[in-house]
Amino acid sequence: MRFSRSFGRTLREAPADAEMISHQLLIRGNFVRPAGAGIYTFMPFGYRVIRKIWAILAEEMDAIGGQEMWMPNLHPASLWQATGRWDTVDVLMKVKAGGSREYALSATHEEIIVDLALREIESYRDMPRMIYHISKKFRDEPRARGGLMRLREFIMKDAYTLDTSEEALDAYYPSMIQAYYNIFERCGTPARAINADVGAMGGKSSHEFVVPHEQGEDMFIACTNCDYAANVEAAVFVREGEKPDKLNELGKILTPDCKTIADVASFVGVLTSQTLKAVFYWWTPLGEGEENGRFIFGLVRGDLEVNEVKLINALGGGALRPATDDEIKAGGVTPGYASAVGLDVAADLTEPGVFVIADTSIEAGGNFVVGANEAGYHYTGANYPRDFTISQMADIAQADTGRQCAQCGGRIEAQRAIEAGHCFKLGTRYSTAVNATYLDEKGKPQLIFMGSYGIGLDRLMAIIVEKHHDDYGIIWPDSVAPFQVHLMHIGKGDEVRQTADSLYETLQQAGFEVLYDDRKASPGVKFNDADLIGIPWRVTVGGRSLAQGGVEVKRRSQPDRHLVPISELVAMVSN
RNA sequence: CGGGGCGUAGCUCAGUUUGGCAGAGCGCUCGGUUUGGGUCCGAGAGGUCGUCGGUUCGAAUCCGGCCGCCCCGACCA
Repeated sequence: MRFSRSFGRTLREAPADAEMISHQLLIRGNFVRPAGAGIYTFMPFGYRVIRKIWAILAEEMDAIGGQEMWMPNLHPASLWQATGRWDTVDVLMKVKAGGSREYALSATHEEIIVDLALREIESYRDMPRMIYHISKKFRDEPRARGGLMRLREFIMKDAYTLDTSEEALDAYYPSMIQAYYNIFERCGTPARAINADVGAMGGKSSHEFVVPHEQGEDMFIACTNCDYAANVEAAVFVREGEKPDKLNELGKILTPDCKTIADVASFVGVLTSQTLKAVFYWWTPLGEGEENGRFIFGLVRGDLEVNEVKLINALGGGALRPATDDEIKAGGVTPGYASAVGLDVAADLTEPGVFVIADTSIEAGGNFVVGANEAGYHYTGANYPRDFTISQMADIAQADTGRQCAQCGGRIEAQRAIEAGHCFKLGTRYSTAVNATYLDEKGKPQLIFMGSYGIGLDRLMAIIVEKHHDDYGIIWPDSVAPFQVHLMHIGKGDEVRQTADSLYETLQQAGFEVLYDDRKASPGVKFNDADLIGIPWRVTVGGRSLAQGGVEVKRRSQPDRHLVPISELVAMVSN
């Protein structure tokens, strides 16, 4: 590629609204251009990187038996209605055509896959199968952000497995996990697999691949001692603390202006872990309107926080929002001075009364200070179950730095990260919906077991830049670089020009992808562009080096420059 | 969807407080100069000031609606 003919230009300054380094550098380097919020064009340089990542993904998927295919992005509404996701996936973009016809834009491809499985899979002999494709996804993200980090239209590699049983799915799963490790390793962004919440995908379990990053959207927990790691929404931990040997009597004390746990603890003179915290939500079951929801009373030890995703999972799904003051009071609860003591507690979700869901931490300690459900008063010496009842006990507290690891007893630590990939064991969630079955050895119909495995290519490209850059620009890993060699000539003279022209041919004939900066520009402009674009090898032809018998070769990732005889150039950059 | 910020030349931004000829730097074009780290000099092209409406003799500037973009939160397969 001759630079003088490349489409688009590099920018000296990044657009002011580009905040993340990857966003700034990818725009400045002419890799991408925005078309709208969360919508980007991949310019020629950027598309080359995408194709490199594409090749790595395809190789690793093929290596574990994957078959690449290509699925549509326009999905008939009936397919999404069949799985029940037409109305429940709120980021689904829908389009109308021809009057009454409706389509979903491909937010993901489970619907297409399970429909294909229904048609193509008839016998246990037709499985296992692993198929994948790399194509566009469209999601109506309420908030696109971070350049290529969160997009409304993006490129995803998604693979799907079809198996005869859960055992077969389990048996194959580790090879997919290993392929993912290989992929991220090869892209220069080693990622870590962590246990994750299954979210709207449904299914049994999932692993997220995360790359630690301070601006990441994900929070995960990792043990400082062992290999335990999980998304905060799935992380378990030990509630340290014991029930006291001697239970104090329940006593009521005056606690004016003590509406927060910190206020109460300092007023009474106890640690926050000797209090109980109440939080209130309005919960709407899956597929119901808000009017069919109910008031939920969440209870955790005072030094902990409720994790809303854990809480929703404990309730069996649905949606949660903070309760209004009126809803709280309607439950017989006094905001700021709330506790389960004296409440009319519901036995289960079908019964009237206040549904109190408590974290297991309320049993890791005792003689708690709790609200008296009366403004200005708290109880001391409150103990479960002596002084109050609950509706349900569950793990609803958020894991955080300093807590104890459930696996080894060490200390855990919270870290921010970017989600780079996700593997789901879907099980029969989708095959059940459309009755996708096969005949087993005995001729009996059985449901197909599915898995789905995704990696966002654009996001991965951005993560690579986040991890591989310096003050001057991008430093592409060799594996995904748009070109291997950035050739340029600087200075005057026919010899310089002719030497560079012939090296351009030589290098290409030797099999290298070469970006040849043949522009009539000052050396500073060319060097700065080379640093910005970040191609691994830079080859400079100039009068100075030619006089010394060679050309200058520099690795983008290293500071030193080498004078290399032209005859040795190909060998040099082959390493 | 809640909170905050922004919208003026391709890019970065000034001008808006206090209404009065549309500006700078970079980039682009032309001429010259320079030639190993964003050279220097000169001459140019380029803008319905996001959009619609209102106030006014007069609006980029004041008021209102809408649209778009960014950040935080909610959400997130």
